[in-house]
Amino acid sequence: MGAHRSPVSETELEVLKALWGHGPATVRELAGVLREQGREWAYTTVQTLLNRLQGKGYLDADTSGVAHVFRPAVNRESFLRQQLADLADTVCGGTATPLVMALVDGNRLSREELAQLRRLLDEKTGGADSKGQKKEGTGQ
Amino acid sequence: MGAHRSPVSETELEVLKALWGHGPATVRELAGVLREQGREWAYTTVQTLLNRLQGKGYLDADTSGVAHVFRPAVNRESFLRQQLADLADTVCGGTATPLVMALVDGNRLSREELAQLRRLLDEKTGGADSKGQKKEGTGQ
DNA sequence: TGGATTCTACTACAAGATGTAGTAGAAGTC
DNA sequence: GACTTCTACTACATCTTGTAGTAGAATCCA
Repeated sequence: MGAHRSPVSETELEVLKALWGHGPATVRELAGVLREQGREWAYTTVQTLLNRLQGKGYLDADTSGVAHVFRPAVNRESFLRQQLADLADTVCGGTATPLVMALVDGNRLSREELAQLRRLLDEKTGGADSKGQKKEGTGQ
Repeated sequence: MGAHRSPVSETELEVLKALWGHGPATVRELAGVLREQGREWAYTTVQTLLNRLQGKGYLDADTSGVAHVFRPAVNRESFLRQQLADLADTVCGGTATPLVMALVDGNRLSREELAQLRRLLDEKTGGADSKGQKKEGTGQ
């Protein structure tokens, strides 16, 4: 578990986010998207960033055509989970509880979000506390 | 508001954790603690790490005596909150909900932890939904 | 078919972060 | 006054990051 990918730098994350938002894209397409967001990077800069991300395992590339098409190998949720697992590992020895507690207890959630969380919790625990249907998820 | 401190490197984090675990300590003391944990660092290495941590704002130092006594300026919880806020900012545009959802939905919590979370939630929302005496936390 | 365009693969390179100390000189100890 | 301890500085190789440039293969258009 925790086949940790290398960390993503800030610029790399921007590219990754652009890909999440736009879907699979070539270097040129993505450069365009980024340009619209105010990132006036040279074509080759975007290319480098994409290659690095791929090297780190965050992207897959379809190289069958001339222009390679890059696609996220992790979606935002897995990415988040990975980062959280990282945090849990490095700071809390692997336990996730402190993280949730910190989030909930830190007043980061609105009343509505708390309600939503409660609903999710209800689902998870199957109503109130019954049903041991907890599949031991070892998500990648 | 995220008065963001510089990032902590891996070795720095080890030192910080040692301090959390041991409490205020001088360079020599901490070097001892770390040595017991298998970190055979030179005295001055520990010193450098402590100074860097202090420079980054994670430590306070009592310099009144000859040997400075270092103490965490942030406890594990604040540190965690800061890291989580960071994650929320960089990945989710500042919202924390996705993080909680990822944690809860990612099956990272045991049944017991879920129960604990529910209790915390009950506290937060004051039973079920009443009692508006919860300071509408907009806290960072 | 040959020039223009586009792409990828490599290479570059300065600045800053990291890991890991060494040394000089002040202070305190016996 | 010789040792021991500490802090302040300095050092320095490696890696990471940001930001491209170039050469040469492929493709397209007239």
